[in-house]
Amino acid sequence: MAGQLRDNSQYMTDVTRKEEDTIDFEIIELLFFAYRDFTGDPDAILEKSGFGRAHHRVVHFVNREPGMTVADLLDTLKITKQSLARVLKQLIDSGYIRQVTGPEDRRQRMLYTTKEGQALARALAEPQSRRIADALAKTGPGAREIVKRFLVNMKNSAAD
Amino acid sequence: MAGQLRDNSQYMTDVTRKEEDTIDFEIIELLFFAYRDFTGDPDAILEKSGFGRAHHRVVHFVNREPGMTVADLLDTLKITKQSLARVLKQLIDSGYIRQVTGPEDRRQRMLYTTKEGQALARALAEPQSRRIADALAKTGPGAREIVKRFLVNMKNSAAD
DNA sequence: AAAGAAATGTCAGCTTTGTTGACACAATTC
DNA sequence: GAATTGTGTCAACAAAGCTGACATTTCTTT
Repeated sequence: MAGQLRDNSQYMTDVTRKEEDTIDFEIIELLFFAYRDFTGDPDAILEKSGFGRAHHRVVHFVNREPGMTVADLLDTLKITKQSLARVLKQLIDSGYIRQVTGPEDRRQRMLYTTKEGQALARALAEPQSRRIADALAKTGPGAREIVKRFLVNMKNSAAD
Repeated sequence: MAGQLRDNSQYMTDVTRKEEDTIDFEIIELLFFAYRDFTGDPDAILEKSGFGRAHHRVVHFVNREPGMTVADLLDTLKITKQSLARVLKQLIDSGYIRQVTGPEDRRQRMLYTTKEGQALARALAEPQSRRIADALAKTGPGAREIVKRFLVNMKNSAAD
C-alpha cells in the first residue's frame, strides 16, 4: 500500500463530504501519482550520465525540434534564461548539444542534438514510452485517442 | 504558439524517423505540458500564503486522509523525513495542520488539517478541479472513466 | 548613420526543495 | 533488559528554480 491512499470515508466530516461533491480530488491525486512515477522512470539513466531532470527536458525538446532557438526553448520550458543557461552549457560542453548561428538572424543560436544527444534522448524516452504503451493497452482500445484529447485540453491554449 | 512545438517533420533525420515509430513522444510531451499547466494553477494562491508546492502536497494529502501518520505521509510523497520536516513544521506553526499523539501507538503523530487547513486545501484544489472538469467535458462523454483507468495504470502498482 | 530594440551570455546572490549522515528520545516489542 | 521503531533535529550539501544587472552582437527603426 506504499504511496497509495486508504479508504478514509469513515473520517469524513460534513465539510469534507461537501468538498467531495464539487472538487475532483480523485483525478487530481491520480495525476500526481501517475506523473511522479512517470518522471521517475529515467532516473537510473540520468544518474549514470550525471545529469538531472532539467537536462532531460532540454535534450528531449531539442531532439524533438532540431534547430529550435534558445528563445523557443525558454518558451517551451517556461523557465528563465539564467536557469536554462546552466544546464544548456553543461550539455554543450559534454557534447550532447551543439549550437549553430542562425542563418537569417545571426543573433540566434539554433540548437541541435549530436549523435550522443540523440542516443541519450532516446534512452530516456524509452522507459516512459513503454509505461505509456502498457497503460494504454491495459485501459482498452480507443484509450489513446481519448487520453490524447484529454491531455491537449488540460494544457493552456496556444496564447499563453 | 508559445510553449508549443512546431511541425518539424522536414528536419527529421532517418534516426529520428525510426524513433518516432517506436517511441511515443507525443503522449510524453502532452503529459509534460498538461502537468506543467495543471500545477501552475494554484501558484497565485500559494504566493499569497507564502507557501510552495511542497506545502501544497502536504496540506492536500493530510486533508484527504485525516489521521494519517508521518510515516504514511512520507510513503505517499516519497521524500525524506528531513525534507518533510521543514514544510510540515511551517504548516503546524502557521496553524494549518495539527498533530495528535497516536491512541494505540503513542510514538505516532496523527496529522489533521485545521479549519484553516481545510480551507486552504480546498482553495488550492479548486482551479485544478475546474481545469479537469473542463478538459473532460471537452473530451466527451465517458472520458472520465477512460482517463481514470489510464492514470491508475500509469502509476506504479501497490508494491512499490 | 545613429539610436533603439532584440537575442544571447554571464556574474552574483538568493530561495525552495530535495539529498545524506548522525544522533537523541520515547515508546513498543522481543 | 535489549533491540527496534516512529519521530524530531542538527548540519551540510545539491539541483534547479528565481531576480537584477550588465555586456555584446546583430537587427530594426528612425
